[in-house]
Amino acid sequence: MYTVKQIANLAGVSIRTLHYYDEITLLAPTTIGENGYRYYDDAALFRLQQILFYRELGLELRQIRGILDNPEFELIAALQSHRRVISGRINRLQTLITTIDRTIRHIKGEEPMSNKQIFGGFNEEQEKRYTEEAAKLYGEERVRKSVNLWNSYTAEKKAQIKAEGSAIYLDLVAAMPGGPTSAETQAILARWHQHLRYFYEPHVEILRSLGQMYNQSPEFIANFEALHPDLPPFLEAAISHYCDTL
Amino acid sequence: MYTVKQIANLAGVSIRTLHYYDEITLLAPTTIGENGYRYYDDAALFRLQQILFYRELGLELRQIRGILDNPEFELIAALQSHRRVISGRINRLQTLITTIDRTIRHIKGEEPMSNKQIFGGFNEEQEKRYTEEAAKLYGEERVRKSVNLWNSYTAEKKAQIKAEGSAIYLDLVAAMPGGPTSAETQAILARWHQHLRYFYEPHVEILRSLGQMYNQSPEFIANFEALHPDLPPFLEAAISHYCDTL
DNA sequence: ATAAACGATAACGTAACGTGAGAGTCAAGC
DNA sequence: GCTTGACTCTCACGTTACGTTATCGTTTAT
Repeated sequence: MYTVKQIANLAGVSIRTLHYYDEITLLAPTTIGENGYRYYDDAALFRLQQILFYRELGLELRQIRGILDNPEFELIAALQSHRRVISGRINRLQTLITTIDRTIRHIKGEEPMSNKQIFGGFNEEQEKRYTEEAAKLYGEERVRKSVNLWNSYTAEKKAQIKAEGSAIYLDLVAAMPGGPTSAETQAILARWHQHLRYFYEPHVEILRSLGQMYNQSPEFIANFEALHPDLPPFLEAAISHYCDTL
Repeated sequence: MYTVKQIANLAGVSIRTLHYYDEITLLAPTTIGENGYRYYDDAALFRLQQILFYRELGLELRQIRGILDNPEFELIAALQSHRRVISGRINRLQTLITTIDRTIRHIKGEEPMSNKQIFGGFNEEQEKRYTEEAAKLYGEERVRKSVNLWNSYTAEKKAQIKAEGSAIYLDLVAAMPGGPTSAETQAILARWHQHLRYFYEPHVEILRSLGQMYNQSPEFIANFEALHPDLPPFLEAAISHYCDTL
C-alpha cells in the first residue's frame, strides 16, 4: 500500500493529479482509510502506468477511462499499440530534426526551401491522429471476436440478420431530412444498437469509434455512400449524439 | 501575402489559433486590410515556425513571446537548441519503448520489475524541464557578451563592482527574515538589478531565468549557500516576485 | 445578383490540472 | 503527554490555449 505522496514520487505526477484522477473516477484508490486517506496497491500502479502512456499519446482522460474500463481491454495488446504509436512519434521528431537542419541551411543561403517544407513534421499527419491508432486497437480486437460469433449462426439466420441490417440503414436514410438528433433518427439508432448484438456486445466507446469509422474508413464510406451520398457524415453525427445521451 | 486560411493550412493550425496569437500579440499579421482582414508575409511564416517549435517543446506561449521578442534572439542558435531538445525527447521516447518491452516481459513472467522501472521514461528527468534548455540558450549567449563587457573595466573598477555585489547579497541575507516579497527585499533587488548592468543589459526574461539558475545550477547554489543555506530558494522566490511586479 | 466561401468580432465553454485556504492526522522527539 | 513538522483532506477559484457557436460584413464564382 502506498500513500499519495509515494505514488506521486514514483510516477512523477503531482498529488493534485492523483486527487483529480480520483475525482473523475479514472484512478480510484484501492482503499480509503478511516482517516480519509487514499491508499493504492500495485494494481493501481500499473493502471497509472497505462494512464500515463495514453496521456503521453495525447488522448483525453475521458477516452483513457473508456479504454481502461472496457472489459475487452487487453494489457499486452495495448502496450504493443503504444509501441507502434511511440515509434511513429519518434519518426515525426526525426522529421522535425530534418526540418531544422534544412531551415538552418536555408537561412545560410545554402539551399532553397518551400513554404510547405518550413512546416515539415508539424502539419503532415495532423489528422492521422493517435486516436485513430487507439480505435484501430479496438477494431482488430472487435473484428476478431465478431467473426467467431458470426460463424456460429446458421445460413438462414445470417440472411435474416443481413436483411434486418439493410432495413435499418434504409430507414436511417429516410430519417435524414429530420436531422441526426431527431427523435426518429435516434429511435432507429436504438434498433441499430440492438442489431449489433448479433456480432458483439457493443460498448459505448465502441459505438462511438464505430460512428467515426463510418465516416472515415474508405470501405464503410463506399458502402454507405451507395445508399445516400451524405449518409456517412450523417451517421457519425447521429451516432455521436446517440452515445452522448446513452 | 497570405490570408488566415492559407497560413492555417500551411502550418496545420486552426484559424482560431491565428486569431488568438494575434490577440496575445504573439504573432501579429504583417498588415491589416481596410476590410479588417489579416495578411501575413514570409517573415511571419518563419516566426510561426519558431512558435510551433517552442510549443512542441512544451513552453508556454508567454515564454515563447518573451524569447522571440528578445533582441538577443538568434534564429540559428535557437534552431540548434531545438535540435538538442528534440534529440533528448527522442531518447526519452526510446526509454519508453524499453519500458514497454520490459513491462510486457514482466507480465509474461519472464522478468521481474521494480516499481521505479514501471515508470521509466516518465518521471526520470521530470525536473530537467525543457525550459532549462531554453534558459541555457540565454545563458551561453549572455555569458559570452558579459565577458566582453567585464574585460573592458579597469582592475580598480572590477574590484569596486565585486564589492558592491557582495554587499548586495549580504543585505539580501539580512532581509531574509522579512520574506522574499517584503518591501525591503524587493528594494535590494532593485539595486541588484542595477548592479547587473555592469555585466549586460538585463532583460526581464533574463532576470527570471537567472533567478531560476540561482536555485538550480550547482555552482550558483554552492556560492549562495556559503552565505546562507536557504539563500538559493529565497533568491528564486524573491526574484520571481520582483519580475512579476516589473 | 445571389449564393457559397471566407473573413471578423464577441463571448462563453473546456480540459487538466495549479494554487492557496483552512482544517484534520500521523510519527518522532522531548 | 505534548508539541512540531510533515502529511493529508476537501472546497473552490484561477489558468492556459484554444474550441465552439452566433452574428455579421466581404469576396468570389456562377
